[in-house]
Amino acid sequence: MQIASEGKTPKTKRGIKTKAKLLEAAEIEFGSRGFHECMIADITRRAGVAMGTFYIYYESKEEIFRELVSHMGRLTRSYIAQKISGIESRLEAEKQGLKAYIEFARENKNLYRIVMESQFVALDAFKEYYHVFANAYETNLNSSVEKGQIRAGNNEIRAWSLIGLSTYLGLRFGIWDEQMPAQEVTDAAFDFIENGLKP
Amino acid sequence: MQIASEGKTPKTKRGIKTKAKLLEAAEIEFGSRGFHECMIADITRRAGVAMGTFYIYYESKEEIFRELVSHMGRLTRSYIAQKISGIESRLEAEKQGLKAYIEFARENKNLYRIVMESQFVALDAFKEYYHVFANAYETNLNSSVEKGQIRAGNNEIRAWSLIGLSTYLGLRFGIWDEQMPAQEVTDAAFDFIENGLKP
DNA sequence: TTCAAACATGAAACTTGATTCATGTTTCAA
DNA sequence: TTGAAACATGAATCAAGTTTCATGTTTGAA
Repeated sequence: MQIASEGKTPKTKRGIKTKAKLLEAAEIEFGSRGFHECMIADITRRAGVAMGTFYIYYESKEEIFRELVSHMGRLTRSYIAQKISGIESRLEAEKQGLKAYIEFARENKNLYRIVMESQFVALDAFKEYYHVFANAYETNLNSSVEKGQIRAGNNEIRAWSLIGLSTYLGLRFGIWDEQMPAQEVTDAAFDFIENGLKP
Repeated sequence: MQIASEGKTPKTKRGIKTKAKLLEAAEIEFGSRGFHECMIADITRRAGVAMGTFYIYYESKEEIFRELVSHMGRLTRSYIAQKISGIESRLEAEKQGLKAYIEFARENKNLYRIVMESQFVALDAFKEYYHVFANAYETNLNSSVEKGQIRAGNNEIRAWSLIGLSTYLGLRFGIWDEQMPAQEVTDAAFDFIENGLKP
């Protein structure tokens, strides 16, 4: 049985609403100022509840942070899945997936930062996040090889390479500087991913 | 004029030695337990000096952390430069550089973690670190294109792609799990970097 | 309608650590 | 050799910030 979410599950409508307000407030506060710079009081203030209320739903500051990381994983996967659904060619799916990832980073800077910071706040959540991605990638690459859509190769290495590449392009061209259109970044990156550097 | 290092510069032999002991202790403490989990008392205890001594050489906990980030940049660059010096072919240099990077990550887990964490402790130091790398990469790629050693393309995107790829392979196969030999990681990654995914 | 379980409050208790400072000790150029 | 600048000490200070708790209020199933 999979646990749907961390923290105590509310029993009433009011409780559900309050927990949701806390999660949303935490996303904004952690996302904009970081885990250590933000205090519980900031979260409860933004959520419009008292400090004690926080501890009805979460055991600690770290617990709500972890929930946000899983949340980010689910959101990212469903956003990308929706963008590439129905695409037959794996290379084309990869390309649209990368574009979606960069767009997603731009539109969700808060959550993006939370995932990155989880490496230092909740390492297991961070590893979980990336391993889920890597496994999915690897599976897709394997089946594409079988279909003859891409060359055979070490797909685990390829998966982690693509993850690193996407993450840093997202950081550099999605978060730090949005001058270059997502399409241009994607096209250039894809030329590299498809053909490599060789003349 | 370039400032050689942060913090107050010691005037005597004893001072120089003490500052060095502090920096080394900080590398171990920050590197193994993280910026926020480690306290000044841990650093001074390991260095074998009193707490007050720390503030003779550094204005704050953050300042010594920043010095460690620059330090890591210099070390990494010189390690890689030494490993690829004399290699004529850019593709081969790139390959040896990647291998050196993964080896370096394995041998310097502390410093590797410090650089990663700087994204959340000293963002400007983090950006500086990666921009220096990216610029060097881009310059190398440009000159290789001119020599006809690699295809023309957007070398800024390629540079950041290669950085992301190296970083995540270093994390996954250098830090988290060392089962796979660096040579094997490098070979597989290089097949991808040279030829891409296309059949 | 009722009332036990849920939910909400926020001031105060507690921890945790960075930084300071008043007081010595050591170095080294002159 | 000497004394002013450097260096070293560590207990005390001080500022955060998380978590608790004693005391109400609200909800919703029976």
